[in-house]
Parts: sequence; structure tokens; C-alpha cells
Amino acid sequence: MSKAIDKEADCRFMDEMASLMMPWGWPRNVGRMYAYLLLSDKPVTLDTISEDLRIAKSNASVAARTLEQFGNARRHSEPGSKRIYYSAPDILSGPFAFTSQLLGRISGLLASHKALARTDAVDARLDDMAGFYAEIRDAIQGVLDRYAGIASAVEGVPDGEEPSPSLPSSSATRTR
Amino acid sequence: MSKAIDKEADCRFMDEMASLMMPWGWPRNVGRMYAYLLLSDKPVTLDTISEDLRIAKSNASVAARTLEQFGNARRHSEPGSKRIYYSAPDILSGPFAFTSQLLGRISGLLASHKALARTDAVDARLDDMAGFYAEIRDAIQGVLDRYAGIASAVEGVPDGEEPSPSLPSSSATRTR
DNA sequence: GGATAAATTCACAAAAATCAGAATATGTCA
DNA sequence: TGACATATTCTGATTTTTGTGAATTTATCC
Repeated sequence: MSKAIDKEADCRFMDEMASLMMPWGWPRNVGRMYAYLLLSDKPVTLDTISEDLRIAKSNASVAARTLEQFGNARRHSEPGSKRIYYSAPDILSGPFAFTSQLLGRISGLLASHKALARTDAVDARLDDMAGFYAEIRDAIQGVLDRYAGIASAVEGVPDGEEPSPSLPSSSATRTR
Repeated sequence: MSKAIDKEADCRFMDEMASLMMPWGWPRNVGRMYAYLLLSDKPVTLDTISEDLRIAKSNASVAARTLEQFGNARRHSEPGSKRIYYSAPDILSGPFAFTSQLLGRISGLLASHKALARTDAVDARLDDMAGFYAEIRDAIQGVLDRYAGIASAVEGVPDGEEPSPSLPSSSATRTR
């Protein structure tokens, strides 16, 4: 696996994924790690991630927990060891749980301000726009819900790999 | 309108909208201007925007063209004058112009890397994830297409307000 | 053509984000 | 308890982004 990760194509994959995730607010190395984990067939340690991505272990630690926080990486513990392993997320991953929440908040903001606007035209605009943002949010959430259904149907099937997984929560990345 | 914009609630609206747009890569004043235009019942000049938002005119100029570039503000000219007016965008607006394309590229990246992955498990993961991102992309594009259909059905109806509008293109904000 | 107003670009400062490495905290074992 | 390995937090440097004000360009009128 370390050999596979070092391949030039894998590096390009990680760099390109990082570039595509930056518009969603993901720091560059968070995106690179996300891609790295997608390519990993076994859970990896912070030391391995740090070496393979050529970043400081402190940076790997922060980035890993950022990914984990919204379900974009799985954390595994190993009985009798302090070591933590990280592995690829579920198919349901990426920046969408946070995106969905954000869109809901934008829609709510527009709807709640409607009552304070001064003209009927502005009222109508805010109302229509609130609906628009809500529809985008619902469209995303619909796909997420369907994939969540698939994931929970698959839950409980052991993968036979060491170590045992901890469950992710929801998904996005950028604390500010 | 200037009185309405100065109201504390409007400022909170603009600040909150700015906060919600920053995760999409929008600079703070771009988000504030977007909200300001949503609340404006008439097109406004750069001088007015600069005054009302308390930002330098140069910043207003750059931010306005950033919004306009992706359909998040409308530009109006006035015959016999160099003055430019800006007004609220269509309902179909916000940070979505590149979203669909971006998701398509992520899906394509995942699918194309599938052939280079080393194990069946990783191959399957990349394939499934490519499908997931494509579904999100399609869900978003479906809403955008529907709103684009609404907007083009409404096109051509004069709003009776001076000055005449220039057409926006698509929508997002962050050139990098 | 010049005068003037408005918009835009440029240079630089300020602010924010990111990263590496040091320092500290924590978990496991004996 | 201490030793050790690992993870995390903190600090400061570096890089990147954002915004202001000066300078320049552009549009309009006479």
C-alpha cells in the first residue's frame, strides 16, 4: 500500500481531489488526506499519513480529526495500544452534510427577514429565494438520506479487518 | 431605501448572510453586498453601496464585479451617463454556478482513478463514490434547471424600473 | 481637444489561514 | 510509580487573502 500511495498517479489524484475540495472550504491537506484514505485498503496511523503525505504529524492529527468530525474518515482504536488508525469513510461522505445545513440556514435567514423587508417586491424576492435555497438543500438531503438508508442496511456486517471501527457522525469541513 | 438599509436588522441580515457565504469562499464583503442587493428595491450605484456598507469604493467595485460575473448581481447602464447601477440577481443565484461542474469533476476523477487502484475493495469504493457524487450533482442540477426554466419564462417582461438590465451568466464566487 | 465624474487597477498594509516544530497531555505497560 | 510511545495543543513563522487609498483609465459632455 505504501508503494501504491507513492505512485505518481496517486499523488496527482490526491492533488486534484484537494483542488476540487478547496472550493468547499477544505484546507488543502484535508482534501489530500481524504483522497489518501480513499486509496488505502487498510487503516493507517498518523505517522504513516504524515510520512506518505509529507506533512507534519501535528498537521496530520488536526486534519484527521477534521475529517473524522463530519464522517469523512473513520477512526479505529486497537485494544492494548494508544495507537489510532484512520480509514476511508462511507460512500456517503464529502462536504454535503455541512452544505445541507448551511443551505438550510441561508433559507431560514431569508424567510425570517421577509417579515422585515419594506416593499412587496423585496418580500416576494426573499420568499422565493428562501424556497430556492430550501429546494437545493432538499435535493442534496434526498440523496444523502437514500445513501444513509443503504449504509444502515449494510451496517453490522463485519469486514474482517483489524482494528474495529468507530462510527462517524455527519459531514463537512471548515471550522471558522 | 437608504433608511431601510441602515436598520439594525438589515445589518444583522447582511452580516449573517456574509457568514453563511464565507464557507463557500465568498469574501465577507461580497456576501454582505449580495444580501444588500437582495434588500434593495431599486438598483444602486457603487457610491451608494460604498457608503451604505461602509467599504472603500474600490472594494465595492471589485466585489460588485465578482457578484455580477456569476449572476449574483445585475448590472445596469444609464444612457448618457457613465454610471453603473447594480441590482438584485434572479432567484437562481448563490454559490452554485460551479457546484455542478465541480461535482462532475470529482465524480470523473474518482471513476478514472478506479482503473489504477490496487485492490478490488478500493476499486469498488471509488466506483461507488463516483456514483454518489454524480447523484448529488444531478440532484442539484435538476433544481437549477427547473429554476432556469422559470427565469427564462419570465424573461422579457419589463419591470418598469430605470435603468435597463444586463444579463447575468452563471453563478459562483472564488477565483483561484 | 479638455474638463469632469465614475470606474478600475495597482501597490501596499493588515488580517487571516496554514504549517512546522516544540511543548505538553495522555494511554499503556511493567 | 516511571518509562515510553503516541496524540494533541501551543507558538511563532510563513503564506495567502482581503481591503484601502493612490494612481490610472474610461466614459460622457461641451
